[in-house]
Amino acid sequence: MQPQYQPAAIEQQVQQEWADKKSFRAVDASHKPKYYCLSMFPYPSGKLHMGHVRNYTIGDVLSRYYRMRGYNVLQPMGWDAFGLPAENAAMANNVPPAKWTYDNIAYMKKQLKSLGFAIDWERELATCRPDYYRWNQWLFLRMLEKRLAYKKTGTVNWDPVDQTVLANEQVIDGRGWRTGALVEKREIPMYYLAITRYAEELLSSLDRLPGWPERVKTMQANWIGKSFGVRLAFPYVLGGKAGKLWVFTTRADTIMGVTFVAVAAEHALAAEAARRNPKLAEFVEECKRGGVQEAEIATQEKKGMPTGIFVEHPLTGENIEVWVGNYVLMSYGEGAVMGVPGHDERDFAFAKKYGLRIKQVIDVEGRPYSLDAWQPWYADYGVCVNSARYDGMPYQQSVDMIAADLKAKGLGEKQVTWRLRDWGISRQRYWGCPIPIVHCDSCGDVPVPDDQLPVVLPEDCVPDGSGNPLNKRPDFLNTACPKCGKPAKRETDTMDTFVDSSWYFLRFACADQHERMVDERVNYWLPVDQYIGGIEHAILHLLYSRFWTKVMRDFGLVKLDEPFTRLLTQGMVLNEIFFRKTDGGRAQYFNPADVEVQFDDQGKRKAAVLKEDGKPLESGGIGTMSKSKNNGVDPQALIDQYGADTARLFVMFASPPEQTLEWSDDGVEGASRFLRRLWLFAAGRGKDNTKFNLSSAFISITDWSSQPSAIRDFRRGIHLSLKQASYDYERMQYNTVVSACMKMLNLLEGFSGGQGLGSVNAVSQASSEALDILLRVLYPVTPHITCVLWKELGYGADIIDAPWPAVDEAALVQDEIDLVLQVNGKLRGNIRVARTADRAAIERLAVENPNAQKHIAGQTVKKVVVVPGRLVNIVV
RNA sequence: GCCGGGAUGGCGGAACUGGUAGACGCACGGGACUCAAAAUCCCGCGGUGGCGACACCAUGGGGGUUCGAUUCCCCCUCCCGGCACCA
Repeated sequence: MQPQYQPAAIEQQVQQEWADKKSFRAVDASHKPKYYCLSMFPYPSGKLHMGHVRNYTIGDVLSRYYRMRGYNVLQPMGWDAFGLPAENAAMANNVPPAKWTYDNIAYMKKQLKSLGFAIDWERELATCRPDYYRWNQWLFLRMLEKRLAYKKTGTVNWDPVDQTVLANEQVIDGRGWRTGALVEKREIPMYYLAITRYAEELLSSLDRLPGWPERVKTMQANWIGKSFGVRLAFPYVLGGKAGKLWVFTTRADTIMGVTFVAVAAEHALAAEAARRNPKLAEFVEECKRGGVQEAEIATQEKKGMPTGIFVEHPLTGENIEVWVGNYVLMSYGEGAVMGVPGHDERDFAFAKKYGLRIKQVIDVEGRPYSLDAWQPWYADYGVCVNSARYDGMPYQQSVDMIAADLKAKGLGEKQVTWRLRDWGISRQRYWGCPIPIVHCDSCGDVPVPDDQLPVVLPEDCVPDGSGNPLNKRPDFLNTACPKCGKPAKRETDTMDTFVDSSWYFLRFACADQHERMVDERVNYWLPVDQYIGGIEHAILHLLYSRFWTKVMRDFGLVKLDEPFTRLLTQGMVLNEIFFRKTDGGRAQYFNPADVEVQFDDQGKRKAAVLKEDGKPLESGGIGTMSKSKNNGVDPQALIDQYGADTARLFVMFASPPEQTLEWSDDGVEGASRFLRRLWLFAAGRGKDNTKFNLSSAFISITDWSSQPSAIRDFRRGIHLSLKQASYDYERMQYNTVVSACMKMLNLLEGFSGGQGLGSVNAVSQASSEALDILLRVLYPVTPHITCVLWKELGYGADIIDAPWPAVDEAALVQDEIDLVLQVNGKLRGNIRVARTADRAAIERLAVENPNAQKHIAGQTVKKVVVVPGRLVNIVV
C-alpha cells in the first residue's frame, strides 16, 4: 500500500474499475426490493457548480447506503437541455444553442464522472433529443383530444423595440434588458394545460405524502389556494343595457360595508368606461405598462380612478361607484373585487387615499374602532354590526344567510375558488420542444398526426434577440395541412421547459423504449423512492410533475398517483461577497479566492484585502453563489487539488442537507486532513507508529465481556458512533454521520498507544473490527478511499456490495451510569448509579448528595423528578 | 405585498420525543519536533467574577407554559427561498 494518500491516482483507478465492471448498472428486475433514488437533473449551463456537487453527492450517499442495505438501486442522470440560457449564449457567441448545449453536456458529464457518482449512465437522456421530446408532443395531442389542453389568450411581457416577448428574467426595473425600452403587457393566444381540473386531487393527496417536508406541502397547498366564498353580482344599467358585475369574496359577512367596487384594467367595464373618458383611457394604458410579475404588481403603489359607472348594491340597492384599480388581478377570481375599506387593509388605504367612505360592519369583541388608522383586528372575524337584519350574527351564520338572500335574488351563491391557474405552456422561443400544431387557412389549427411525430426542431438556428428564429425558417415553417393537404404554416411556439422536466423521472425507467412513451418497467421502478433537489423547486416543478403523472395515470400509461414518495429539499450553497465601490458608484465584485482575510489574536476578523494589491475590500455579507456577485467556487479546482472524496466529504460535513451550506476553504482543508489521517492509520503508521495487524478481518473473539474495561470502553465508543451514524443515515443527516466517523478515528488513534489493554491480540482484533465499521460507515460519503483501503486490508472483495455493519447491543451496556443531578432545574453535579438501580435508590442517592444538600439546605423537598437513564431533578 | 423557512461561541454546526447547551470540525493561543518553515503531534479555547472549589449570565429581541425550554405557544426584528416566461 502507498504510504501516502494520493487521491488523484486511487480515484481514477477505482472509477475505471467501476466503469469496466458496469458496477452501477440497474437491472429491471431483482429478488431484492427496488430503490429509485433521483436527484433533479441539471441544466447544462457549462460546468458544474457547487449546488450540483452538493445535490448529487447527497443522492450518491443515499444510493450507496441503500445498496449496502440490500436494495436494487437505480440512480440515473439526464439533462434538462432546453431553455433560455442557450439562446443567450448563442447570441453572445454566435453559436447555435444545440452545439453549445451538447458541448456543455459532454463536459459536465466528464465532471460528474470524476466525482465518482454511482450512476447508471446507460439510461442517460437529454430533453432536447427528438426521441425524448416527441413524447411531450404525443401526450400534448392526447391532452388536446381530452380538452385538457386548450387555446386562449394570455398576458406576456412585450418589448416594443425588439418586437419580442420577454421572460420575466429579461425585464429589469420594468424595461427590456437589451433595449432598455419600457415593457408593456400584451395579450396573445397561447396553449394551456387544465391543471385546475386536478386542483382538488393535487390538494387532497398532499395528505398522503408523509415523506415530504411539511413546509413544501404547506407552500403547495397555499399555491393551489382553495377558498370558500361567495360569488355575487352588482347589477347595473349602462347605455340602456342591463348587466351584472361579478365579484368573488371570502368575506361575504362584510358585504354591508361595501363602499366601492374595483375592476382590473383589462376588465370589460374598464374598457367600456375608457371609451367615453380619455383620462381614464390613459390610466388604463398606464396600468398595462410594466411587466406581468406578481411581485412587481403587488408592491407597486396602489392607484385607482373612478369610471363614472355606478352599480347597485345587491342587498341594499345603494349606488356604488366602479373604480379601476392597478392592484386588481384579472387572472384571479372575476377580475373585480368589492371594496370594504372598513375591514380590508388594502381597501382601507385605498379609501383614505381617494376620500372614499369607510364603514364599520364587524365588531371584534368590542375592540375599539376608529377611522383614523388601520388596526390589525379590523380584519378579524367577529359579529356583524350596522348590517340591518344581519346584526349580531357571527361569521358563518351571516355568510349563510347573505348567500341565501343573494341566491333568492339571483345575484349570487356560495362558490369554491382556486388560486391555482391553468398552466400556459406556449413560449415564443426557439430552443424548446415544438408544439405539434399546423395552422391552415381552411381547417384552422390542426394537430399533427401521430405518425408524423416528432416535429423536429432544426438544430442550426442562431437567435438574434428579435423574435423566434423559427419564423425565419421556411423549411420548418411551411408544410402541408394534415387534413386538406393545402399549404399551411407550422406553429412556431415551443413548450415551457417545465413540460420537459415533468416526466423525465418516468422515462429513466425505460429510456431505451422507442415505440412508446413508457412501458411496464415504469411500474417496477416508480414511484421515485427519494427525490432530491433545491428548495427553489418546491412549488412549480414539483406541482407540474404531480399533475403530469396524474394525467398519465388517467390515460392508463402509468399505475401511480404520486411520482415522489419522499422528498428532500437541499439548501442553497453560499459564499462570502466582497466588493469595492467604483468611481461610478457601482459595486465591483471580487471572487473570495482572490481575497485574503486577516484575523486578530482572538480569531476575530479584522479586515479583508485583495491579494493582488493588498488594499481593503468591503464585505457584502453571505449570499448564494452567483455570477453577478462573483462569489462562485469552481468545483473543478477543488477536485483537481484535493480529489473527489475531499470535495464530497466537505459538502456532506459542512451542514445538514436541508440547510444552506457556507463555503469555506479551511473546511475543505480539514476534510482533506481527516482523509490523510485515515490513510496513514490504515497504512499502519498511526501517530506513534504502532502497527497493528489490520490486514485481516478475521476476528476470533466472540465474547468481549471478559476483556479489560479499556477494551470494552473502546468498543462501546465505536458501537455508539455506529448506532448514531445508522440513525443519521436513516434521517439523512449526513453531517453528523461524518462526525461519527471522525469520532471513530479519534478513538482508534487514541486506542493504539494505550496501556493496560490486555493482550496485543485482543487490541488488534478490536481495532480491526473498529476500522471495518469505520470504512463501511464512511464508504457512501467517500467511496474511493474506502474502496481501496477495504481491499488492501483484506476485509473483502468489494465494499460496494458489503452489508451495512450491525450494532453490537451488548457492547453498549454499561454496569454503571452517570445521571445528571439538578436542584430546581439547575445543574448541581452528577451521581453514578448502578444500571439496575431502582427509582427509590436513585432518589435517596440524589437527596443525600453533598452538592444537592448544599442547595437544598433548610428547604423542604417538594418532589423529585427522575428521568430514567438521564437525570434527577430535586424540586424544593 | 403575499406564501414558506431560518437565526445557537471568533466561524460551520451538534443537542434523537421538553431533560448536562456548545458533540465533531475550522480558526485562534501556548507547547513539542525542526537550523528554519511546512506538515504532524500535545494542551487550551462561550462570557463575567474568583487563586480555587465554584457562582452568575448566555441559544436574534420581548413575554408565556413547565420541576425543567435551543426545543412548545404569542408578539417583534433581521436574513433567505418562491410568486406562475431563470431553471
